Amino acid sequence: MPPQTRRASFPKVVIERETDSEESSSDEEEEIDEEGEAEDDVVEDEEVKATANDEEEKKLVVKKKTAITISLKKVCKVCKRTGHEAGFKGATYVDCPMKPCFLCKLPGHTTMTCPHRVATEYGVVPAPRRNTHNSLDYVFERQLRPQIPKMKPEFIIPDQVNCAVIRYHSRRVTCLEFHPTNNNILLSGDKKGQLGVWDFGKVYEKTVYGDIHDCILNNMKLNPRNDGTVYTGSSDGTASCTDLETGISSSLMNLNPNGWQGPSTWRMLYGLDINSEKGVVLVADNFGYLYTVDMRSNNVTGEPILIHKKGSKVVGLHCNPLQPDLLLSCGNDHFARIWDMRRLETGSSLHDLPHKRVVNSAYFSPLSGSKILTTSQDNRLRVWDSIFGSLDSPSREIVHSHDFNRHLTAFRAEWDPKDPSESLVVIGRYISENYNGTALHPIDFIDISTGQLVAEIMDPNITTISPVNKLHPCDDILASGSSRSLFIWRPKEKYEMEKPKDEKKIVLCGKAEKKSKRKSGDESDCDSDNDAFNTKGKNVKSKKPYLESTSKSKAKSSKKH
DNA sequence: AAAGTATGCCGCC
DNA sequence: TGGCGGCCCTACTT
Repeated sequence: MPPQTRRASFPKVVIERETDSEESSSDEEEEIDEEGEAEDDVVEDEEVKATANDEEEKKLVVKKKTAITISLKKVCKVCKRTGHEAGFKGATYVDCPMKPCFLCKLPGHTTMTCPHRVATEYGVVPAPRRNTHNSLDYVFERQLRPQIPKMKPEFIIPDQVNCAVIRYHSRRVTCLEFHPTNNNILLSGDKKGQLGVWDFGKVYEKTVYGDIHDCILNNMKLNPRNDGTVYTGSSDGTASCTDLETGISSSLMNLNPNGWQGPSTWRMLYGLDINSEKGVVLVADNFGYLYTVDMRSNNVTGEPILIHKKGSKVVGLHCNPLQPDLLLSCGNDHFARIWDMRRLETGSSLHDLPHKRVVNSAYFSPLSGSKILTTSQDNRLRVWDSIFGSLDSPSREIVHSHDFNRHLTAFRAEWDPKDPSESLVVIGRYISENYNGTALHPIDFIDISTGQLVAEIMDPNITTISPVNKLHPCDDILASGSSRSLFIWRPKEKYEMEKPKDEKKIVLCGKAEKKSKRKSGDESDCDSDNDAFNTKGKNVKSKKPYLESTSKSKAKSSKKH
């Protein structure tokens, strides 16, 4: 058998060329070269075939005959077909037409022409003026209705960035909480397990506690009995109670006392809420279990209870604000569940609310506790108008873009705790909009009684997605977490006078410094932050703080093509 | 400046 | 039913 060259033993290579190519001349030269080589391969292949006699060689030939096709035609990155291409055209994303609509998940159209994108209220039946009442509902109505104004007030939307900390955290923000009594304190958790305490009234007064948790801080809640402490739950499997002044924390529980034994046994804490009437902190893990911690002893009481599908993550817990016996949970088993705290047993849920995909969050309404709002990965917000009425199906499903692939904190629709009608909700949007030539991801305010988009807010400086949002309990303030940064939004008209005159309202950080059990935030601290930023050298100018002057250049530079 | 990667769920077999 | 490959608009860093 004659010695074979390396090339001859290589399968036939076919290079397809785009006939209507608009490539430059140099590109075409390259293509011609490659094609020439490909033709050589074909010739040598045939020579080998001619000399192939025995079985083995024939098999070899069959193998060699399997052509590898290298296509130089432009191909859609989603479906790999030619003739179209998914991706950004300027600042507008063009969907692959071969796939169902990325927004509503139905086939036949793309996001661009999706009726739900054109109008968020599309297909939503507004809340009836009167619900069909049962006797329980009447009791509720009689007790609460006098406190609820008849007229729906006009919504006040915080739509302008008032102050911010850029790159405050060293990893993406996972949760936000306003301090209930100290109006200017915002707490933030991140993927690294760090806890930020930011006084956005003084802007530079910010602390990061770095050694409370080892990884993702999934949820936190301030202690209503002692608002100087916060409870946190983490993927490191521990729950902690931390003093906000000192950063000193005490561990409530550790689900992995024997350390790392592999991913199948490592327990993580996700859902967390406080039931102050009962004096307990409730936490839930990634295996479907609920744990109860006594707030006085800081000890776990009773046995863990399986409340979602075994082995599935319980991502959210919420105690009813008015009825201490009612608990709402949601998880990766595609369910939200209502429980009676007095009868917490596996399978004893009062109601199971099904979803098509993972439920990112489930909340009772903040004032009456009688409505339920859920955010599911199937790109739908679901609303149940009354927990005393029928819960067989949601009162409304509102299509909204918050289904994401990976790498982002899960979107959660959050109630406006100040809205007496309990209908205003805020949630970040995943898909971008072409905003004056820049792809931006707005934060949406939605009236969940009608499905209407009340407002979409954005800032040309914020080109990243803002999945974490929280509305202030008493002021017209929105806090949003986007990647590693925090933003405070206020209503434009209300605060037009005090537009950020001084750049100090925007604090730039480098990588968030590790600070532990130490309160910082004095002048030296802010200096060090600026230093950290300045070490970035050339970036200083382009990322110079704020707002109008630098916004356009930065927005353009981040535009995708 | 292109390539790498952290990362979570879904669906397939 | 479990393990594994594979993802449609990320946000960085090297």
